[in-house]
Amino acid sequence: MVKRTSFEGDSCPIARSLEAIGDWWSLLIIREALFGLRRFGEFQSKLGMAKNILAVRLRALVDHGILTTAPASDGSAYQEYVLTPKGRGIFPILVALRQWSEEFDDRPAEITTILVDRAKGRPVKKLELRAEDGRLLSQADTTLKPRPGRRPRSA
Amino acid sequence: MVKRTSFEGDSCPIARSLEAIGDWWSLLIIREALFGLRRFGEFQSKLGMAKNILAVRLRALVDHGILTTAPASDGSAYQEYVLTPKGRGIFPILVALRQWSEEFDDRPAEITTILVDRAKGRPVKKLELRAEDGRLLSQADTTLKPRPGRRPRSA
DNA sequence: CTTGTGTGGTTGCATCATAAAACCATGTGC
DNA sequence: GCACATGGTTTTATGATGCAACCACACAAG
Repeated sequence: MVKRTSFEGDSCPIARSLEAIGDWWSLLIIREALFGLRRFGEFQSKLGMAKNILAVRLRALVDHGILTTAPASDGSAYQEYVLTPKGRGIFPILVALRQWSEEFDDRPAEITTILVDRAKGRPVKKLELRAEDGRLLSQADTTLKPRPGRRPRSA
Repeated sequence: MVKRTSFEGDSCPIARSLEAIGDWWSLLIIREALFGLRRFGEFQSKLGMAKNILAVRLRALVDHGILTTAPASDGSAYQEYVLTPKGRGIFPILVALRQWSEEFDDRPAEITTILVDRAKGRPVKKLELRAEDGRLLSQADTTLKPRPGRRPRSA
């Protein structure tokens, strides 16, 4: 097979998430959906992408349980695409991508928006990874461990 | 052009980061690099990917300033690929992807590792997004604002 | 009811990216 | 110098992407 190497059976959770949202358009579709876009035409005109690709992506996102098709909402007989909880759970990934760009992009001047706390209108802080006891962790403070609860039995 | 739509000039920071690391393999290469892999052959055997693709990806990551080629390290005359600060800054993105899989994957039993705090060996907490004053923020508590400091002048 | 228009797609190609395998250029051990 | 490992490049086949054209349906006007 010459296929695009599926990570579906991979044990690495990063590979598993890439399987669902690891392509060029999916994250941008989800980004727009978090902004409130719901209709096929809205996505198509906002993102400027080919309609066939959009159709394929939307179907894939629905299959992965990230979007759901809702029958209507404003009377018109067309359907809409709305995020599931699983889809809304992608928000931190988008924030992480955004903050990485903000911090390391070569031409930061081209970034035209900032993510702010709605109540105060002030920029948000960087994502924080903490230990159970609240200590702030960097990559060097972490390790991977095998998951407990794996049954060593053969049957 | 029918090319793979570059997001290089896009003003959205998410699109800009996808431009650099938005493909199937790059994030997995970086994941292994964070684990300490450095050599071409190490990446190739660990990830099981075609060597030509790996060569293209490594070059692209070097071009984007995510990896650097270091002349040597253990005496052998071959070169190594090491993460730059920009590359190490991708860590939160990987954590976000991992936590999303852990929370929403359909077959969580297939995930075999957990990310733990090295000092205590206990699982880390979920990534937290906070306001300047420390309030924990969810997606609904945030908004995008136009970036200040944009010069409205024509010259 | 027929015509027109907008929405929401599908179908055909042309082109690009990806994958596997073969090949090659160097370095390294003996 | 010879065999072998390392680190790639080239070749070729196939899947993915992109654009444009086409189609189906809803809805509204004439």
